Amino acid sequence: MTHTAARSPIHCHQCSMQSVCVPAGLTPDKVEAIDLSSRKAQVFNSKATVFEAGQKLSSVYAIKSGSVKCFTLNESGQQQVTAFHLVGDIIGLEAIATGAASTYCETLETSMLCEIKLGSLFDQNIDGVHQNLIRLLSQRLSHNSRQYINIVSTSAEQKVASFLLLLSEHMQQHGRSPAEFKLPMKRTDIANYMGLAIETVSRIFTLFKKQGIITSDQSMLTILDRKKLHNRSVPFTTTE
Amino acid sequence: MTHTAARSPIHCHQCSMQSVCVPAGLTPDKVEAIDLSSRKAQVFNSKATVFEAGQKLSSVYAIKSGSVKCFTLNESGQQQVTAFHLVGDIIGLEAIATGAASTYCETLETSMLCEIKLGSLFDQNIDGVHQNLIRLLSQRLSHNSRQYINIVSTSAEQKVASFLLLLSEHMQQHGRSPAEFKLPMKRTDIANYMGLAIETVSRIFTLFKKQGIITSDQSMLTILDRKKLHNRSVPFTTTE
DNA sequence: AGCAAAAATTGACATAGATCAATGGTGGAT
DNA sequence: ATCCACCATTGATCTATGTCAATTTTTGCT
Repeated sequence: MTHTAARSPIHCHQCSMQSVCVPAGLTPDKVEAIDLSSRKAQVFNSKATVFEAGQKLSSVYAIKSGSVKCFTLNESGQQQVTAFHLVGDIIGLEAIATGAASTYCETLETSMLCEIKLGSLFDQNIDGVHQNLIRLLSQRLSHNSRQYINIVSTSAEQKVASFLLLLSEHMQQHGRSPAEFKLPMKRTDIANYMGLAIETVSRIFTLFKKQGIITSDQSMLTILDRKKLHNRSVPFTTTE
Repeated sequence: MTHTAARSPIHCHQCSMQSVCVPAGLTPDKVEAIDLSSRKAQVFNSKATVFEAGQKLSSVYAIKSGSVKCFTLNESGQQQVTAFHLVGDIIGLEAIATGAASTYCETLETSMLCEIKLGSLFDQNIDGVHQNLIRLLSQRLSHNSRQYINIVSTSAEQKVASFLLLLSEHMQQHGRSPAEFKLPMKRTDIANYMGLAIETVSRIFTLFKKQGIITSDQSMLTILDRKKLHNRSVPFTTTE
């Protein structure tokens, strides 16, 4: 039996990202106890499709590394980005209700995702998986609501500032540096996600650089002046 | 013992809105079996506060009649509307994770809400309550994502058209007329929710009236030409 | 490393929608 | 029924951001 990076089942207790699953109640040994095939780590190349809108889906995916974007397509094939998900996020939650994905989901870079099949987890409430899943979903609702506030009724500058701060917080919450991280998504995607023109996003990045708030080397972003960035963000979403 | 309209416990099997709770897995007799005090119907006057941001909350509320708006406040006391909820919706779902409400929630008109205490329902998975709650939450995520698309990256006209269509669909799904219903929220709230100026919203209503797409008598809205309205809405969110 | 394609930046201009201001309606309280 | 405060409408400007176009930078491939 040969193991490729993309295929070999990685045991949960060996997984460096246990913290991804544990909040979901997907405690490694319990998952293992139910069904050895219920979770599978997989490497996806950049721009790989994780799932498509309308596709039957009875799994969720934990992002162990990398990032994805979710989007819908209209008749003329234009994308509308609905979400970005980074390390530590669990994707596919919107599909639980219907059993079918409501968006396309594509990796933004080489990423490792762990597929978690819901079947047996859904039927029996092993070790509080249900409660944890409920909490996870509820958390996501809060998070989305906050994102919503970032988007609506604010200037382009506030949108971009809030977006960067939210990414930064996410990084911190997942043990990464909040001041320096990779922006895996293109300007186009950011612009699309926030309902702005790409040129506007670009100009705001330039502005923030001129003001000494951020710098960027390729896709690495450095937040130089968190306070200033915060001053330029949306007032409702303040955590700090 | 005296019973006031606002206080008298209404038994679930007498409730005309069973359909509100049943999708949440909150099957009347099962709820009853666990804890007689776990659900309580209450009448709220217009503009009454259901809960406040930050408030400890371990219940959800089913809207049996009426409507509410959820909003956050910034330092200077300005509102940002994050959601409207109508008959048949369940509110307070975002609070499950943290046990505290993340928004203010206020009735838009006289409304009857049924408080459902989660305590015992959360601990034991009676008759699939957990699974149903998970489905409900997942559904809400999908719905929000669709709302998001309505707001982002579209013209004011598309936003308003989509907003009206979504309300209309909701009414249909809850056995009301999709062509004629009450708009319980003020123009200001609609504008705030969608990130538009109130004047813009007003102008678009006027435009739609001139084009024979809608009429309105006070707060009653009539959709005269659904097809036209749909043509003016956001292409991504098409259900019809 | 070098080249081609994709992405980002920058500038000039156009416009949708915000803002300001005045007027007209509606509904709740007395 | 009347009044007053709130809400909606309409018109006249102004401005933030979109659009178009040209250039530079980055990225990925051979």
